[in-house]
Amino acid sequence: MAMEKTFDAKEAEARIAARWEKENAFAAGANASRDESFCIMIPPPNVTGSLHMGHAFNNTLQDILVRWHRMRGFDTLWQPGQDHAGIATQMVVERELAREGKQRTDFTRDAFLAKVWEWKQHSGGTIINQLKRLGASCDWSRNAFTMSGAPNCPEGEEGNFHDAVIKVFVDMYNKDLIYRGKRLVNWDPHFETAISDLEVEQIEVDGHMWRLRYKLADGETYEHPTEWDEDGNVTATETRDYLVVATTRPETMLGDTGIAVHPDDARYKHLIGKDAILPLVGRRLRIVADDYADPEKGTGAVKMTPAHDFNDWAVGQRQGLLAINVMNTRAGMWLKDNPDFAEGCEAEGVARLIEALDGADRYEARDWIVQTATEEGWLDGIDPDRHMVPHGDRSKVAIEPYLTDQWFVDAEKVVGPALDAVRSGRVKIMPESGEKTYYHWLENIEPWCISRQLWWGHQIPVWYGPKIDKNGRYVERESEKFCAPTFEAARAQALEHYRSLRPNLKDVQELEADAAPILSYEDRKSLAELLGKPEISVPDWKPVKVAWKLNSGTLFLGRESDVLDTWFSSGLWPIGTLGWPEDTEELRKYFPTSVLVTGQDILFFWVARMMMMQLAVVNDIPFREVYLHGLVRDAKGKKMSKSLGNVIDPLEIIDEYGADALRFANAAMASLGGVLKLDTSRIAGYRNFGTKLWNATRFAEMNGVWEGHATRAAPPAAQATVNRWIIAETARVREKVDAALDAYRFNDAASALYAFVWGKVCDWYVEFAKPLFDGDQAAETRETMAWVLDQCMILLHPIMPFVTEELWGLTGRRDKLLVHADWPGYAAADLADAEAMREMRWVIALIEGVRSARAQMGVPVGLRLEMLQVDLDEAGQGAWARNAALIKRLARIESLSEAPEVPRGAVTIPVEGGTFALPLAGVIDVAAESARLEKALGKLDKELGGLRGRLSNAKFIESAPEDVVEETREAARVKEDEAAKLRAALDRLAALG
RNA sequence: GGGUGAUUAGCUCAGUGGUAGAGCGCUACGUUCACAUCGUAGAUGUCGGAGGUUCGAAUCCUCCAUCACCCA
Repeated sequence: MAMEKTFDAKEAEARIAARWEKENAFAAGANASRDESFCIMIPPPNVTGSLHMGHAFNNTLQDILVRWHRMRGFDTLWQPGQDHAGIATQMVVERELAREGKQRTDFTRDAFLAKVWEWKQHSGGTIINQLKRLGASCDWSRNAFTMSGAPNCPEGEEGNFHDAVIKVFVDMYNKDLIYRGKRLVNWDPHFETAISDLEVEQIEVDGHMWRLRYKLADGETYEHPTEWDEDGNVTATETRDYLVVATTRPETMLGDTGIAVHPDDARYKHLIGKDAILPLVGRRLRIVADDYADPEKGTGAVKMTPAHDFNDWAVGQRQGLLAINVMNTRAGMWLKDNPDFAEGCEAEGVARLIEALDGADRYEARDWIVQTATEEGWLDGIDPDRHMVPHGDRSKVAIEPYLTDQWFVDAEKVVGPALDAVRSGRVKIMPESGEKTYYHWLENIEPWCISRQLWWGHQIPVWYGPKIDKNGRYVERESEKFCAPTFEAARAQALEHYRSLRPNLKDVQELEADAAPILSYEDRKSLAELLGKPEISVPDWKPVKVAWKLNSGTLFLGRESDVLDTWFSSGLWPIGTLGWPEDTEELRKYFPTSVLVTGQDILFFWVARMMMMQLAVVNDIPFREVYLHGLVRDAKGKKMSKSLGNVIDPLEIIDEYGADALRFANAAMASLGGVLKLDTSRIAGYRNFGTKLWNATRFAEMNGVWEGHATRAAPPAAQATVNRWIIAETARVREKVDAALDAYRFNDAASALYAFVWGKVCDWYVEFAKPLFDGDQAAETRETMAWVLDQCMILLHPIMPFVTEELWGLTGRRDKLLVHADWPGYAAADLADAEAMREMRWVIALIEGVRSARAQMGVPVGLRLEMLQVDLDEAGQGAWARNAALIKRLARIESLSEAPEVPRGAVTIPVEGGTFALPLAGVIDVAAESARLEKALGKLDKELGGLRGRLSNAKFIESAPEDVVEETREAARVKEDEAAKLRAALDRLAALG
């Protein structure tokens, strides 16, 4: 059966992928022949996601490593899966509901979650199928999901990940590594949840800097500079009874609690500790000294709003300023029933603001405040200002730094082992610069906010009950927390706790999920009865929202409604996917995993957190090595983005060029720390490379190379120099590829293979073999070619799995699929053949010399020339004798005869150890030939100049290593020799003219 | 503002102390029996700038310039 002229990737890829799947080729442990294991955890893609170039790149590298290890007989597992992407998934489902005119809150939590699961089962597999198209050899039967096994999950989603997440939360809570507290978080007012730094994008917007005048309290004043001399000395001042502060967000002023100035700022030194008055409400703002205030910036006085700005929060913590939250969860103003806001303010001002702004959107409030400030004369001025504003990457609205109760991992407590693991070298991060970044971040770590106000996610396993103090008194605004993996366990804790206080508690039950109980006066009375304490009368009692309920002596505990950050669950990815907390065989075999391949952008969000969590939970590192890579960009180095319209869709690339071409391009880009610029012309080039291998194999087939061939590990015992040479070259490239992959230098592996397959096998070996197929050495040449092409397929398979698997199936007798073929172990030293190498180098140089001379002399390509052997040493004569057939064919030489000297009108071809000549009388152009020789000589002389310079330098001889000196001498000798021949040839030409 | 990295052929990039490479592009020629997704031959670089270390620097050090990314 004759092969087609090119590989039809479109047709073949699906067929080959189906074959791999049918044979379970990617199953954990498939093709294992040794004890060592190799395991990669896929960085779980978002379940709502689709394959983009970053995924394609990242997964190509993983697949190369995985296929390489599997072929080498490692017990290999590439664990696939997806994360549940809390906010993104909820958004997708809410969007679908919106099309039917419904919203999330029209459903109960459970009913909504059922809808999410329905969506996940129906549409959540997109990216998995796309990864399969890329050729990713994951063990798909083990596909994991960070929400698997969650309560009420549908059939087919029963995994254990939920158990693992809950167990870790409970363990960490019990070890005091997790707490609930009030801190500033990134708040998305659209989704009304905290979000992570990673979900925040900074967008530069045109805005304003509004300057506001805050009056100094108690008649204080200061001298404000108004004129300066040439040296910058103040020459005139004016007396001011107010400070000017600047802000890009005037609406937050209602939460101001202080003003910061630099401790060394002479203008304000005497004001430190004094107060200013907040306009509108008259709140006193303490003037504090803090380095944060930059005397050079603006007036050097900065208003402090600790509840609405991260920097101000930090200053507030240092200086003991109050944090007053003045916004609701939708970023509207929250003024009514806000005791913190009203505290210390004039009642009149508060009433006016409630009337004007309570519930108003932040931007309306901004306009009102600016307008009012203008009218009342405390607006000092407006400057245009372009600045960065954080935006939610999903919601696209401006993020609020927002003060709420959230759950935090006390990162400082778990950071130590994660730092040590890298410092001690137990975990290696590549490129090394990643380690610096890792240290820097971990050494300055902040508490990690792990709670999200969403429904889709792992609901925090904490139940709230009333807080009773030591004296048996009910504590307002606080709760008792019971953390346990199940309600039953939490109930037992609660029963024990409350019964120790009051034995007459009837029972503890769980409050229904969607209840929002209000603690009424009656409830309070029954609580008092339960506690056996006399009720204290509270005349202005207002109902309070609580998380629990009392009903006829039964206490109903409400469960925390927040869910855990998706990164909290994916932080457990390594152990969670291997079956932890059960002690599974997989866990013992594959953990710690071998290497994590991921983008450097999630070094903090994921890599560092996996380190911290695995070490905190199972006291072991999650992986031994981390390979970090950058963002895939377009050909110009621009970030790919929909708005720029420069997004390259990997699936379109696969359709057009085939998965192998995309994969090879990815490998070729993957230099350690390199920038990843993807250019389609390069992908096309690698598609051509696949075609090249295809056609070499096709050529072999046309010449009967595959007849009777079966896979063999060892090369044939060849006699012909050509065959011995290519075998030695093959061994060399095998070593290069292994060394490159071992060092994660994918680009080196790719370019070594490219240079070998195209530059050695196709350009030379196939050409050399042509004349041999008819001669005495035909049999060994066929055997050698079959072996060499097999090696090409094997060595290329990790990078280009489809075309190589197809070729493998089309040729010879195969016991196994190529995906399970044995990776060669021969070393360059075993198959080294210095003699063959030297001889073929000579042959190639001669052929190139003749070709070059012919081309430059304008000899017609088809014309076969006579060649003269003017002088030739013994090695050269042997080389000619052994390779005459192929030299004549490739250099288009009709015959060779000896001549005592280069005749008139002949072109000189110098080679190592001799000189050849092409008599071109009548054809030769003397001027052209001497130009050609001059040029060659010029180049040689330049090189010789450097070599001679070094050799005549005594210090070089003295200080340089011996082999370098020897190499230089040898190079000089060879070049001197060649230069001499060129000069002789030039002299003859001169004599001619 | 702080941190990290980059600057090498027209373009995209390799190159960790021995005198510069690849792919693409470009030019000329070519229907040679694997391949025009090809072949053969060819042109193209004071390796961002300035100093320093060294027998020797694209490579190590210092400063400067420009750019990118990360964190504020």
